[in-house]
Amino acid sequence: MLDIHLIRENKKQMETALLKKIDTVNLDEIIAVDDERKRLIVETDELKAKRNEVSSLIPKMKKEGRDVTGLLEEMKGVSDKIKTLDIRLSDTKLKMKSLLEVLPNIPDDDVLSGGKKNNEIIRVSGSKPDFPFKPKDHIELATSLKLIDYERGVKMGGNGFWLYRGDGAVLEWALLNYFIEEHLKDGYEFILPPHVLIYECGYTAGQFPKFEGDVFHLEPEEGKRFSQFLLPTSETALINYHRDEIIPEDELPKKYFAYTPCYRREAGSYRAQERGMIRGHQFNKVEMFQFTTPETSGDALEQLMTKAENLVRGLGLHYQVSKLAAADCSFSMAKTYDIEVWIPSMNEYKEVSSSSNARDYQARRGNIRFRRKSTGKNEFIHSLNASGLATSRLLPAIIEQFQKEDGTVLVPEVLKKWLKKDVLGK
RNA sequence: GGAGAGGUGUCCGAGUGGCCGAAGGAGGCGGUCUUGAAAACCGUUGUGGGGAAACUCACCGGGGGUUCGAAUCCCUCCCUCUCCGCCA
Repeated sequence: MLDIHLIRENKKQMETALLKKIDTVNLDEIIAVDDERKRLIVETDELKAKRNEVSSLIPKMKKEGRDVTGLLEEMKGVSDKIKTLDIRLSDTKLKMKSLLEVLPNIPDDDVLSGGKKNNEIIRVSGSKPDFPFKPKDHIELATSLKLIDYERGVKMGGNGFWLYRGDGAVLEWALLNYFIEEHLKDGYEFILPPHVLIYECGYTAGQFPKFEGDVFHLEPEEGKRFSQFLLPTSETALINYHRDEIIPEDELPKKYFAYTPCYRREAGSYRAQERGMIRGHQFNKVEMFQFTTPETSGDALEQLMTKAENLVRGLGLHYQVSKLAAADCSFSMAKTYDIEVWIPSMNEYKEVSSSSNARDYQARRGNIRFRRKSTGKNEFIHSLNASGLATSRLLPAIIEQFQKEDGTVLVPEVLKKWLKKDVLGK
């Protein structure tokens, strides 16, 4: 959620910033509704002040034995007027909220405008493997090595699901263990959150109301008004850990990480070239998260990105890091770095990690604040999230990049302690 | 699923329809004392809206109602806890 005061005071700059991300902006409408809100406040406040004054007078007059019936009659009229105006005021506030909540976060100054094609590659690590044979794609490898069962996955979950089996399951779990171990080493607190969340969680994260269609909703329980949904990423859970809380300043930064599967409808986004495990309705991810003070969130983002990068490098994969252009950053985020691994069969780099700074955008939506020691005042915290990492895309990268001519795959050094073997397929 | 209890400020906790934005305590901040710290003592300290300001309005889980006037009474919804039942 953007700050209405900022919008009023820096309309031009805000519009320019938003246009880096979205095609059309109309802040005048919001400001006009806000004007109406202020006008109504003044009007009702005057009436309420009168009501309060007279109401405190009445018991005194009664004590003096004076007649108050005329006054009571008059006040009844005032009360009715207040009631009518209050309804209009709350309607106006609702309208404000509905206009504000669909505005995305404003990009940081150093974020370029436009979409994907304006993403800036800031670093490349390693190089594309040069196969002296015709490399296989991960679907063929994963199937022949009995790591993944696509057909049975679909038989159980329908289109867009797969299942891990044998060494495939062990490899997937080894990746998760590797990440968990690293995050624990860095002092992050491990969270295993609920996978089923309430509406408010999606709202705070910035997914709702705009992207409600992207998640799996559960049928509302009998008699319940609100349905729950399956989390599309553990970020949605973690941002809500401190929702409606006030954190003492000296407890910041709060550093968490979580493992959950991520459930996504991804309606209509299937493409022939994204077969296999590049895009599915369920994938595993370890997610890092930080709550920080406003002045430290910039550094925290670099920290998170570096952590994610170290994990990919630790696996020995060829990857690149990009700073995303404004329109490619997600709705709630001011700045995002992506780490993309090389998928030989697709001749493309695919995202395995996204590190983002939401600044105070999510904090406003979820009313998450900290108490600043020097002033004693409550301020919105900054929130950051970073995948560390998404495994469903790492596994294809690993088996494709590390495949041998005989169809076997070398196990990355850091995973050997869990896999207990050097080569898959032997 | 059945029965009961409860949701108040940064936290804990009191609150007869007007004297309640709200006792008391803890915590924070400032000070006295101390070589320093602790303890003790004194003072101070809610959030948000409107306004240049004076000031004013709202907020005691959410929404409605009764009333000239609601933290307090009524309705309704949500949530939490305890006990019983069922269950991995």
